Amino acid sequence: MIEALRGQNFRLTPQRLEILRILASSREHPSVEQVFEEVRRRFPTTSLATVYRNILKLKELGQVLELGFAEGGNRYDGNRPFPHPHMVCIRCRKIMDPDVENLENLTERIASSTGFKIVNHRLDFFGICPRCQEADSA
Amino acid sequence: MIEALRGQNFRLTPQRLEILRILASSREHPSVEQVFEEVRRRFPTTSLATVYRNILKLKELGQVLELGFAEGGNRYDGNRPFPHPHMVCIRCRKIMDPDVENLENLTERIASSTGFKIVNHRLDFFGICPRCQEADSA
DNA sequence: CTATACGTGAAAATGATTATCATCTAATAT
DNA sequence: ATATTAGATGATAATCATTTTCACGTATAG
Repeated sequence: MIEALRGQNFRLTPQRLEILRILASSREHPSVEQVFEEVRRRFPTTSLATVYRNILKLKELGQVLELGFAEGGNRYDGNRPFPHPHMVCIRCRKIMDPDVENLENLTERIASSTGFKIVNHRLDFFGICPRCQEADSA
Repeated sequence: MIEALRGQNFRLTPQRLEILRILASSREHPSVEQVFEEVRRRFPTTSLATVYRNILKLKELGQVLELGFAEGGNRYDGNRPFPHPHMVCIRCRKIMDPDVENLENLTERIASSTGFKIVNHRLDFFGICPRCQEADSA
C-alpha cells in the first residue's frame, strides 16, 4: 500500500505511516475513532483531524473503501479485492468479510436490464454473527 | 400505509398525513430536505424537525427504509417489497429501482457459509444512468 | 365540551466530519 | 550537513445532518 502512495507530493510522516499500517493490517473495518485510539497508543499527540485527513487521502487514492450506514459513523475497509460483500452484525457491530462470491454476472445482468453503466457496487448483509447467537442462547 | 399506522397512539395531523402521502407516492427515494420542501408547499409553517420526527416513526414501524451513504445525507424508500436493490447514479444522485431479481438463494448461501442469521440485506449498484450517459456524449 | 396526552414549531444541543491557521518537519536542493 | 519550502500536524472553530428541548397547540377519547 505504501508503494501506491509514492510518486506524488506525499510525505511519509510517522503518524501517516502508522495510520496506513493500521488500515492495511486490520480486518475489523475500523471506525475513525478506533483508528484514532490505535494511532494514539504509539503517537499520543496525534490529532483526530490528522486521522480524518489521512483517511481522506487514502479514499481518494482508492486504497480504502468508506462504508457508510444510516446509523452514522463510517467504517473503513482496506481489504482487497474491491468490492466485496460485508456481513454486518447488528448486535456487536462487527463487520466481517465472507468468502467471496462471484457476483460479476449479477452486475452484468442488472447493467443490461437498466442501461446503467455500473462502476461499483455494494452488498451488505445484516444479521447476527455466530458469537452473538451463542451469547443469546446462553 | 395509513392503515398500518392506526391502532397505536398515533394522531393523524395534517403534516403527518402529508409526509406519509409524499413518502408513499414517491419513486425518487427522497432526502429529508426534499420531503421538507414538498410538505412546505402545502403547509408552509412545517418545521424540519417534524419531518425528521415523522420519518423516524415510519422507520420504526418498518414503513420506510433508510438508505445511508458514506457521503452523508440519508435517503428514504417507501417502495415495496423490502429489501430490493438500488441503482444509484453518481452524476445526478437519482436512485432507481431495477426489476427485482431473485436474491434469496444468494442470501441463503452466504448465511450457511458464514453462520450468520441474516435478517436483512442491502444491494446497491453505483454508476451512470442512461440519461446522464446521453448528457455525456452530447 | 373538556381534559389529556401526543404533536408541532423554533431553537438549542449533539455528533461526525471538514476547514482554518500557526507551527513544524520531511524531502529536496545547496 | 544546512537551508529551503511545500506539505503535514495539532488545536480549535466551523459546518452539516440529525436529535432534543420546551412551551404551546390540537386531535382524540370520554
